[in-house]
Amino acid sequence: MNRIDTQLAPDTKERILDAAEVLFMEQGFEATSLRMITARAGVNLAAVNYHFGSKEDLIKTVFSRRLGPLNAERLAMLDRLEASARGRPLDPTQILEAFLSAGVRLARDPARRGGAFLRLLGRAFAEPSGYVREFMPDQYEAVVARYKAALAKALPHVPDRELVWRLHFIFGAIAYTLGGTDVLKLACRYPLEDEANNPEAVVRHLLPFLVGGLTAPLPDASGVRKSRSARSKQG
Amino acid sequence: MNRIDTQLAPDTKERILDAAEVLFMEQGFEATSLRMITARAGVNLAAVNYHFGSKEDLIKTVFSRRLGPLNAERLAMLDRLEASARGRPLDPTQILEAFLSAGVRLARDPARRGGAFLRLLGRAFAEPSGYVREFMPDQYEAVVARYKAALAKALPHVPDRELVWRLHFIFGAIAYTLGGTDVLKLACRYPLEDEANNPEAVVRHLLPFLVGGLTAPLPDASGVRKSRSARSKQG
DNA sequence: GTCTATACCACGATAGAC
DNA sequence: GTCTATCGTGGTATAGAC
Repeated sequence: MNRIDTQLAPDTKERILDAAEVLFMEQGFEATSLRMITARAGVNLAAVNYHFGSKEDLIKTVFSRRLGPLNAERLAMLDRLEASARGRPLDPTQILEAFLSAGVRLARDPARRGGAFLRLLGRAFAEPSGYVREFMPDQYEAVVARYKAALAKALPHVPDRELVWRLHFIFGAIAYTLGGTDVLKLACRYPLEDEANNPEAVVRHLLPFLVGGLTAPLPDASGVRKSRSARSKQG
Repeated sequence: MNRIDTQLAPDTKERILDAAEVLFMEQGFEATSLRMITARAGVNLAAVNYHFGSKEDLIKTVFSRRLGPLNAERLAMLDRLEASARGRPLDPTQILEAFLSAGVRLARDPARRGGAFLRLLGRAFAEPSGYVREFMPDQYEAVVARYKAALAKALPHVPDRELVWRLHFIFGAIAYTLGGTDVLKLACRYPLEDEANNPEAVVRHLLPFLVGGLTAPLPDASGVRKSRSARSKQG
């Protein structure tokens, strides 16, 4: 009856989503059982299957609930930039910063537990076979198309194929870094903790790197030319 | 008795490792059950626990069996380069090419099913909590230290902290790309299949990007300077 | 429509016989 | 070293209460 009631006690579906999100972030997908989720949400085990059909579909819903607004914000950021540019090409730094800044805002929003979600997102890209491959394209297609077009206009000398490659590399670096997988903390033991937990600091370091890669000299068109570095191999 | 016997029919331990590797590559860790592995290997279910202790330890062993030689080759490549340079700094392109080429050789070796293994490796980095975090540092520490030192010498103007950041980004891009996670095939639908399955082609595109990022202008030292792109935020 | 109780089969792990 | 039997827990399916 009372509207406030629905705010204080969200319905079963959303309580499951909230509980699942937190647990997925803390422990990963596989380590989180439906029994943990339903216990935390205070609902019956079978409620997951009733509302979402399966654990996989629950995972998908957890993602799309955050990815929708995040990517919408990314599109809005680009709209704003392009409107103020009035048809002139944008700067690559501007474009990438627009893309990253939406993630930064999410990461800094404690109410949305955004930092943990970005970490989840980073993981999801590396998921072997299954959930992710099915719905990630739908979530990202529009964003990638718009940003790719903006970058193509900003970098007219970069062929389309090469731009796709570099977008690929950029996605990898972003997913690993903003995603907080902390490859270096894994692979070696160099401490960047203080800065690495500060999203703005991450972007400050990441942005010049990405732009440097994006605007790098183009590779040779055919085969690897043994010009300088590969000389010694041939004897 | 006969030595040939042991070659034709490897012992239980190795048959499990071979079967596990293939199945992990095809389906991921969690989707692969011990019962599938032991069935394929033609051994009893309990043999896995007897020889490896647990599924996690089996996964670790599958990795270290390949990572050991791979990283040893990376170190040997760097040794060779530095020997022929006789104390002079190397070129960043040379250094990164040495690192990547070992992976390329592995990927091209059908007998070792290297391509699939690199895909496994890429996934492993994104694994949330568990197996990987424990043994990856040991596997990579020496390699990262040596390559980092070589790059520091090659790029004396890049501060140590910034170099660590850029190594971080480079690892991300490599893991995603050489690992074949195919972010772009996931995130949008741009076809690079023909080239993406050719390791040399991947490196040809990847190398200029990484060097471009590595040698990019340094970020501002303190805070994000609102120089150009972030101007509109502050009004 | 929404929720609950409960049963089902596959999983990883282990103990103990051989 | 290898096997069988068994345990606790996982995701899932369904019958039936509200």
